[in-house]
Amino acid sequence: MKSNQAENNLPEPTKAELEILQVLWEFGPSTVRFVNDKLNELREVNYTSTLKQMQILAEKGILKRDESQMKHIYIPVEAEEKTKDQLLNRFVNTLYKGSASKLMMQLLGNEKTSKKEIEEIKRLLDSME
Amino acid sequence: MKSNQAENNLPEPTKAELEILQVLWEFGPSTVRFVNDKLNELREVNYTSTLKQMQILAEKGILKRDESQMKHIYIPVEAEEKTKDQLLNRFVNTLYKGSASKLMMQLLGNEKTSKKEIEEIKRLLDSME
DNA sequence: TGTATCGTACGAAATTTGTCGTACCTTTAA
DNA sequence: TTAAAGGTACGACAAATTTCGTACGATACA
Repeated sequence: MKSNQAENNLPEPTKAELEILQVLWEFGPSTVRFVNDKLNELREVNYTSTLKQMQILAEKGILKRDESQMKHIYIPVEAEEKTKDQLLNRFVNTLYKGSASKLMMQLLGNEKTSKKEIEEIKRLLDSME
Repeated sequence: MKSNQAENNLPEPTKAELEILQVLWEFGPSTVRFVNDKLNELREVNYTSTLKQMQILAEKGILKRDESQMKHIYIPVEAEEKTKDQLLNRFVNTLYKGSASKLMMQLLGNEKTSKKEIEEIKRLLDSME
């Protein structure tokens, strides 16, 4: 049985794990209680479920934690940018054989991408050089 | 227990399902045997595993099949573009709160995105209006 | 016509992912 | 000094996904 981590060393965050990461990215290092409360604004989750997920994330090395207090504080090991980069790479590789411009075309042809967004992108590119 | 298909009506293709779709997109309508051979160029999979997956895909309505011959021919129901669009939307929504331009920035800042790709993208945008 | 080959059907095991119950420790405050 | 509140640890269960074994029908051809 082969691993499917062809080009990445980091284990891939699962969907539930991503949810947690997003809270930490948005609000910074947090306790399980805080994260769980945030998640429960969207859907019902048991406190211990969130706890378990965060412990798993810590085991995997995706989060680290400060145990100096009883209320452990969890912190993403990698910066938001870096993790998203990896996910994006994986996505481009999987669906577009690694071609960023192909993805772009898809994005631009996508009706859900607004004119405003497209303008924004153009401005971005012009200001790059 | 809630479904997680917030904004999509189509069931989300899983990882193994995507592999199969990619073969069909690349080579057109195919038999299980053909798809399985292709998959085995990458990793070891049992014929009946692939068969089962493709049957499940057919059940879900992602593939349809021509049963007029003994060797059933499987065909994606939706065009490649459309399916990828949905996946892309989901991806942008999940990671970039729906902002295509944020995704772009990430893509452009990504070292794996070559200068050539960036040029390609610019040309694309210029020719758009 | 029988046997080897190649196909589908399908239940069930294996794996991965997600959820939760329960035990138990620490802090707080009456 | 004890009861309540709130924390972590962790095994077990549940659900979703993936893989496979076995049964059995079609076809080919010696």
